[in-house]
Amino acid sequence: MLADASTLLAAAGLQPTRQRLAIVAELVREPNDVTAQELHDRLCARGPAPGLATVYRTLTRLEEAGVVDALTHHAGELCYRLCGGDHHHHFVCSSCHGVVEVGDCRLEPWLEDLADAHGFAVTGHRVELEGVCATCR
Amino acid sequence: MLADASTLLAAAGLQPTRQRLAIVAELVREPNDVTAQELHDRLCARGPAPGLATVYRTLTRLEEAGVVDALTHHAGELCYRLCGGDHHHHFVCSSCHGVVEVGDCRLEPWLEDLADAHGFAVTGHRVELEGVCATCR
DNA sequence: CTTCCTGCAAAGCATTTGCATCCAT
DNA sequence: ATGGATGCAAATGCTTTGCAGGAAG
Repeated sequence: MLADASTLLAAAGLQPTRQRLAIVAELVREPNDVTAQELHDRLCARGPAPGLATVYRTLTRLEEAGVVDALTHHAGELCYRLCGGDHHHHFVCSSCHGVVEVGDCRLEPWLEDLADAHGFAVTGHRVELEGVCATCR
Repeated sequence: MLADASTLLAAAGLQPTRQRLAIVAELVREPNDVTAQELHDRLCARGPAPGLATVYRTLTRLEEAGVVDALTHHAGELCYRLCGGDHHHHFVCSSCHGVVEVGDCRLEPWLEDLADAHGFAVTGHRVELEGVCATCR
């Protein structure tokens, strides 16, 4: 179940301005990750849009609040996506660049073994899978 | 056992110029990952150094050849480090920023299940573990 | 009113590239 | 000699910031 834009802004402690509502609404509607620039482009395509700087500022605030995730698939740019809170990883298709979420993460047992073997405390992990998706094969 | 600079350059199919030798020698001497700029700074501190552009060009070539790994812990910059050729992943300490290589990757069975379930062909994967290392705890 | 937000343009960084020169083979 | 390598500076691309005008509580 997806939260609506104003709820998400409230959760982040941000004023629900017209621009921010548009930005978050676009995020809600976007299944894949987007860069700030892509998000801005989509907003422009819909009509009068917030400025690019506002998009950046808003995404930064949302990330600080834990409402969105910032991912670094490609060096040199950040990808954002609403973060549902549930643990998952991403499969990126090298042909169409689509992103598929993959739940069912089976790393935990491995991580526990690692912690034991190397003596470090693992607090998080990120997995990126690369390949070709069903429609592109 | 660490290979020496000229061996590594030969492995990457690059001419062993004075500049490249200096760059790789610095990498050999560096246990943690470094950005191109940090590497350049260290070279400068040692005396006459290759230009920054050369450092970038060399690291890019070395990465293509699989001699170094490029990591994206921080957004907006790449970190490089010499890497053994065997399959492994990285654990990054959030306190000292040290990097530990972790072999013993147990993702394969999971990946096969995923391929079956979603119909995509997984050609590669990358795992980054975050946490606190043994000495920093 | 007072504080926070926005837009625009300029500034900042990390990285890449163009081009003339230089070195290794 | 000849193709690849280097240096420098300019260009690029993403992101951040300064500042003056505007909207929200």
